[in-house]
Amino acid sequence: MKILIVEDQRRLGQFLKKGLAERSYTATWVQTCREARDALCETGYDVIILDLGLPDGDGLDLLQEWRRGGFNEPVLILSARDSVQDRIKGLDFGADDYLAKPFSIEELLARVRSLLRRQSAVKETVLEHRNLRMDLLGRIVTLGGAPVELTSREFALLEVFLQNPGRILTRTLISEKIWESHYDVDTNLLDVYMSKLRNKLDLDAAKPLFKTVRGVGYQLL
Amino acid sequence: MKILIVEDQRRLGQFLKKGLAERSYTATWVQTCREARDALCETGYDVIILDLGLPDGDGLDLLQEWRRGGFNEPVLILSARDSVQDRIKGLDFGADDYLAKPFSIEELLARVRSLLRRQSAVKETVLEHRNLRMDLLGRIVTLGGAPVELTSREFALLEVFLQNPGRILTRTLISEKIWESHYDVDTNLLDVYMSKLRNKLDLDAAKPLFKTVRGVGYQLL
DNA sequence: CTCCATCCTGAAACGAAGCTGAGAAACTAT
DNA sequence: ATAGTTTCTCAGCTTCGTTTCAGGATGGAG
Repeated sequence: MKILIVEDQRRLGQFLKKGLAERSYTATWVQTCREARDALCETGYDVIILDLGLPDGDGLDLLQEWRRGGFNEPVLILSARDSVQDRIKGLDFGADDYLAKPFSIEELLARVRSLLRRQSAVKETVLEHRNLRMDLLGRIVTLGGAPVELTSREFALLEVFLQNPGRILTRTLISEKIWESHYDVDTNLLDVYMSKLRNKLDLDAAKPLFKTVRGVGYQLL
Repeated sequence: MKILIVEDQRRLGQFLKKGLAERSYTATWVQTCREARDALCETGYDVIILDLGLPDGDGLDLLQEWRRGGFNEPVLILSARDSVQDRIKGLDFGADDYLAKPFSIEELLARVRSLLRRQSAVKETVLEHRNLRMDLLGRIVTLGGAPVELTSREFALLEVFLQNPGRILTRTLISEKIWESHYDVDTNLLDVYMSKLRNKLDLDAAKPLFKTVRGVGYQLL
């Protein structure tokens, strides 16, 4: 998850970068319009956090320039200007959200998550669902806070589900992700690993995590 | 542009409806969770404006229910609860924006425009008809926002109808789509599955979904 | 109105799909 | 090598969707 922070205030910029880094986002921090333009030449940013009061130009102009150029990634405006008119203007210029200073880092993170959720096929490093938490970098899974030991196959399988919560995933789709292309149809490996996962994770029978969809596949509830 | 307003306060509800209507949005205003569920049976809403403090339940629960059912349209939360924690919770429950009361109608409109802009960019493989919604990718069917469980055959059958809404489909045409070519004429499988589908989907006898065309086939109304 | 073809629907039989424990094979680290 | 772990195979057992069937309901032709 790459995030670009455009913010001229030194303290705030560093604070944001640190806060985002702690949640394992990759944050780049720039201080001027000029630097922002350069940074956007590098592709792959998933969210832009944009301050309006910049030393060498107005953030809104920058935003408009991007939108006209077909740049589509979500932009969250961060501004001390908090009049209703300012907010309206920001959103109508193509911003996806508007947060007034001062703000809490927690709220900023929540809004970033909300924006990212909209983006399709985004990859996060920490996947969470219900009381399950999976840290892809640390390779750690916890269930209700308690660590659960998973083998690599089990881990891969669970990851597929956490990347697509609620979706009904077909058996072939899952198998292809885990066993590459050379998946043998005559085997019941997937059944076996589903059984293992359920034994380790699906402790509360009343609210099962995994649902079998007969003839199709499975669904993470 | 259809907008659903879920707001229990009479004054505010009317105010919103009027304000949106003036900008030529088609706004429907309901006052309870119950009504909201019913309203969502009608498909085609582009944005939901959701108040949290409702007389018969919490808006957040409603939101969660919808999201779990695969309901994907943007939801803007409107709430008097304005602590940072409330905002974070709302966004993490699947809201797309959070606006605290009191607010200006102009800002609300700006945020609605922002949500609509984002929405139109993403098209999914979703079939919709009346209060029915079928997500072919996620293999999820919802009726008025509530998920409906269908077996493979039932799903396939419903898909045939949703691909041809309003058309009268002959029995052989339907059967051939679902049971491939080797379909036995002497069987009444199609009748059986029509019955099953009706049991699961056709709950409102006043406005039936499926019409039997005697001697010919069926029609999705 | 009557009759007959057509359609509806509940129940039961059947069979495929899925679950799981046990153990063989493969891999890893000491 | 050896012990320990993980991956994979297999067989039996269970579960649930599909299909068949039969009796009842319905509607249109005459």
